[in-house]
Amino acid sequence: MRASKACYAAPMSETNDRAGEERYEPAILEPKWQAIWEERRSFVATRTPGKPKFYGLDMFPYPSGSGLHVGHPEGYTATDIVCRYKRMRGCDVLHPMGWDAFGLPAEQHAIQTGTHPRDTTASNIATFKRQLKSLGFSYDWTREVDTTDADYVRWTQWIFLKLFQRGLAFQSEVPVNWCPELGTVLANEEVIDGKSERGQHPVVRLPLRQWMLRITAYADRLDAELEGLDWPETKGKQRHWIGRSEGAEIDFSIEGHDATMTVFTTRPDTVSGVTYVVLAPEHPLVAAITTEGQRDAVNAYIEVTKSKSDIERTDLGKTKTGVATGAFAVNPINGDKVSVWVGDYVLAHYGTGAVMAVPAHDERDHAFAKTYGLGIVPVVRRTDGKAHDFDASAFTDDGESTVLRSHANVGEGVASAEVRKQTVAWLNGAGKGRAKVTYRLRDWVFSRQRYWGEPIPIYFPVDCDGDPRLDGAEFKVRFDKPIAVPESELPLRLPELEDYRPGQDPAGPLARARDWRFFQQDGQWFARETNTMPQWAGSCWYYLRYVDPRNVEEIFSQDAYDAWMPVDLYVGGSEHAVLHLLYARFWHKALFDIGVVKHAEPFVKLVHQGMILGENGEKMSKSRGNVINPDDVVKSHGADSLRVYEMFMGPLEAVKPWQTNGVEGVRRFLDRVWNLGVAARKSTSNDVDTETLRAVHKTIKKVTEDIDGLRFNTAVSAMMILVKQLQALPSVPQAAVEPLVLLLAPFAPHIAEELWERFGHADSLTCAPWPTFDAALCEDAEIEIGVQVNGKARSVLKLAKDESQASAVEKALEDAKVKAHTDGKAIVKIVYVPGRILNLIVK
RNA sequence: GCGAAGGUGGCGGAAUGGCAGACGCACUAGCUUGAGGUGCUAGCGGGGCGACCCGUGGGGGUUCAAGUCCCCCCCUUCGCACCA
Repeated sequence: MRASKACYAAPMSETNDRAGEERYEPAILEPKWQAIWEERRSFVATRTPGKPKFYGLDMFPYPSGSGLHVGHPEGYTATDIVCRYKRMRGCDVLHPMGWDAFGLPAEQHAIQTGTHPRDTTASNIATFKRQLKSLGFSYDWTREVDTTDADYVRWTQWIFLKLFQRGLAFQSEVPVNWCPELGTVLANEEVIDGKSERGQHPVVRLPLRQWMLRITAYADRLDAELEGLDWPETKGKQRHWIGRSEGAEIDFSIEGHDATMTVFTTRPDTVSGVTYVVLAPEHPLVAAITTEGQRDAVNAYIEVTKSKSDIERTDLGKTKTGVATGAFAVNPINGDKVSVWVGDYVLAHYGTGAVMAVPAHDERDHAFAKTYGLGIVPVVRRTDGKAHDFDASAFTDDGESTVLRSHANVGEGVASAEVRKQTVAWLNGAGKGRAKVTYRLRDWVFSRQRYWGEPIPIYFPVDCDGDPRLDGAEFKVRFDKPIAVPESELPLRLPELEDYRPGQDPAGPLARARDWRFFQQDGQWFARETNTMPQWAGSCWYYLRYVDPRNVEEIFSQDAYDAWMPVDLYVGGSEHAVLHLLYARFWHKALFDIGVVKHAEPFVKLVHQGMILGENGEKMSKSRGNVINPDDVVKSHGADSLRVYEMFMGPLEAVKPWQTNGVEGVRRFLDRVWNLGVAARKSTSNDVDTETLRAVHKTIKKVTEDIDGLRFNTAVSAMMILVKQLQALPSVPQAAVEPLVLLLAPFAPHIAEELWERFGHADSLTCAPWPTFDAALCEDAEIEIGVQVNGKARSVLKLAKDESQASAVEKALEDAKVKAHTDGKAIVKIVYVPGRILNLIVK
């Protein structure tokens, strides 16, 4: 009878450990193998000359207080499978893990409880680590990094200094959402109707001194060098975010002023259709050119604008507002005088903060012109000769020129692209314009008024009489004279604080650590920067530190870099598609420019795992009460079941709901594998019949190809099919089960190791050679092919792979079901694709 | 509005242009079991007693043959949203 039956039913009286011997008990064997791997240092990454390398990277987690959720192991299992597979294929593998441990929650917890963020972080890390280890991931834990660790912070600060020295880190006054009540700067999303999302406290837009990183200097390369990366749709998102846009800057002189306003446009072909121009409310020219008569109206408008958040200002649904300055500008292409307006639909931070308005060919200008009764002058017509109703809407597509009043002397009927070229050439010659590429990407605000982050390694001279640390001392920090902390003094550590609250001062909590902040040198007082770095800083380069994490001399050795970089596979959530992945690429390129790294791009292949939803199809969250805790799954069914289930749920990239019954199904599958192993050891014969051998080879082929393509769901399915087939054998040969165990090993490493050991192998299978398949055995000599009559499936025939058409048709016509549809009719056409289909067309 | 990915049984999902629904879950029946929320066997898209007919969001088209390719439309999810 069934092997499974024997194993459950028949007690082996001579074993005193019957359960352990005969039953699949993940709770026993999973910890056993985890201990063995650790003891044998199975996953410590080392390089052997001549062997290929593989760097499989997970996005390291923020160790939150709530521990791991089932979303984490999804991506982690995927990379672990590939890494284990690569080891079996003879690669040296680097598969590290660490902690993105700076961040707000630990600081908030500190404010509420007084617990030092370091303590909170340490205990959260301990929990995460225990949970990750219980899942049997093949991480090289000797390379663990923690972004809050002083040895790590040292190099984060070191990179900052490199950026500072190259002018890529600088200070700037930028308007931010400052909430005095909360004592911090808020992100735009955190501000609703001018009040803080949490607590409803008033928020003001106020210019604050901030550290900025000049990511815009890399805009072109960040855009261009996406080409060639094996990344998903993320490339498009980054391109959009960078927002490269080709156009021209055009100068409009202001009548009666010795000033010009420069606009950026992508449509220089429409300059002759300009009927007014608009400045952003923040534009410096506004005050200078506004006429007396309009001054009050303009000032009032600017005041209203200031109180609006970015989100309100950019709400597309609202009608566009603006007010005339009373001034006039001269259109350089035809000398027309057009009115100058102020309108908040013009963004101060994009282009030049000023636009030329062509209502005939731009929807926004059209809407504005309709509101204020401004002119609409068409200068582009459709190429198909059809008329366009310019009163109703703008015509924004390219077309061909109408008769233009243009000094550039562009003719009629010229294609828009050509008009652009000629216009820019003329403007250029006249010194009134130039071709220009603009990017939407803005420089990166890099400072936070927080405690739990990397201190920025900069200090400033202080003007003061006496000791600035004393209560009530008067002093002035010379922010205009930033000085880099010497590399030899890194890491610059955080001071101990009793109170982590931000306080009223935009300088942040570190400003209260006066003994830390101020120091004296040669009689001169200095003050340290009291802003800290944002959480992104540590994650910008952690993948580099993994190659040489304990190096105290350098950020990493060149040998270590050469051994492992670049990252071959990077898996993580798509929520990091733009920010983290763009920031990291930026740092990498900056490091590339100073010769620290040798590749222009760090991550060769990128994959985003899809979110796992709760059983009700909603996002998992405590408030929805649909959270699945991986610890519970490990306890009830084991880590292997969890791993295999998460891979079996569907394509890695897909969003998919959790089904507890599904885990049970996978558990049954592993039970069957176990039973096969037990049956194989009892089997008297080790002969594998041809049919079984074919099945084994087909499965090897399928699983191998599916792992290479990251199609883990269908790989699991293939193994299930093989198990079913092996189960049906009267006697299960070990020679057929062993390849299955090897195929299963990357997915369910614990059960695989246990069976492997029981099969008598002394060495762990972590480096056992991956099974190979014989292509000839993967193809059946006889294949069932569908037989259609007039395109409708009527029957199935077993034919030789290369059966001749004549023979195939002859056999088909003998088939009763086919006959029923062909009798008495003439065959007018035969479509025969050997091994695939036979289609008889009859009349 | 723009961009991307999708729409296949009761559910998760499979299908180089070639028998739609692999594999798993749930469900049904039978066997096993002292019992079972176990194990095994069989069935399981819809309609029809049946031969058959209809079925991959909707509508057209290409083809001997379409879930798959082309055109139009609808819907869902996720990004981005006045970027001149």
